[in-house]
Amino acid sequence: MKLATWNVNSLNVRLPHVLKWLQENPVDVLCIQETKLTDDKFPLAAIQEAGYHVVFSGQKTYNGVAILSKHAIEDVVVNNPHYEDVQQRILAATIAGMRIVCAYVPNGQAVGTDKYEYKLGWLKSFRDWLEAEAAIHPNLAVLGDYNIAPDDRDVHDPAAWADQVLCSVPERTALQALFSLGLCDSFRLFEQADKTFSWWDYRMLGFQKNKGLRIDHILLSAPLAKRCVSCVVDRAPRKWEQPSDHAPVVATLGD
DNA sequence: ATGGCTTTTAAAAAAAGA
Repeated sequence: MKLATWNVNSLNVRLPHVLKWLQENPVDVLCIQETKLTDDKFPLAAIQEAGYHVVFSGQKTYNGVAILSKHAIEDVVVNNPHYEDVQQRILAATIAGMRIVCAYVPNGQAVGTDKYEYKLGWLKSFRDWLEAEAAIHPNLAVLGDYNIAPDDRDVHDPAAWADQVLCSVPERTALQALFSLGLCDSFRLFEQADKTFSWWDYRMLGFQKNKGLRIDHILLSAPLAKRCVSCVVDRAPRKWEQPSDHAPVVATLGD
């Protein structure tokens, strides 16, 4: 069982990449963020032709999430029921005996801005909702773009990023609060190469110089973590022409 | 020190991302 997450930065532009990647990596579940498509524009037929069920929740220009699955998708929930949000950032569904949450955590723009406060408030409510989800669903996987680098190992230049958005203490504390629900960062269950990142700035040859951050994560509840045998970042699509600035992250679970 | 790119909206320039 393979679970993946990928911020595609416009599914309109990246659909060919998604289809190509799925052909090469036929994962069971792929959570997508930043579709930037209203639901009437969602490329449903192309994804179904690729052999995937799909649910999606989008909006114009910004945000938008989708869950693609080789298995039936049931009990779909759009957004955090305890947080009113016009921004489409969360989908939850039951797939193959697992509760799958696809999340696009707000970026936060810069420490001290309104968007940063929105991010922290959003994360607080997200935590409270996930606590309830975890109580109901022992097999819980929360995949997405968290827009938080868990610690300095996940940052190409920790000094430059210190206390900046994506790395600030309140954000990291909010992420730890998710871990404290019993959800573990599956990437850190395994030996990993130093300077493994999931996002690189388009500017300044960020990818070529590996100036990146690890901000896309797959969090697993204990029963799923026990089954997890690997978690890797697939850098390959970041090298394709006109790539997303994020790379997919893939967790593999045994039986 | 700054911005350096990409996408969207919408018709030139600006916001947003991270």
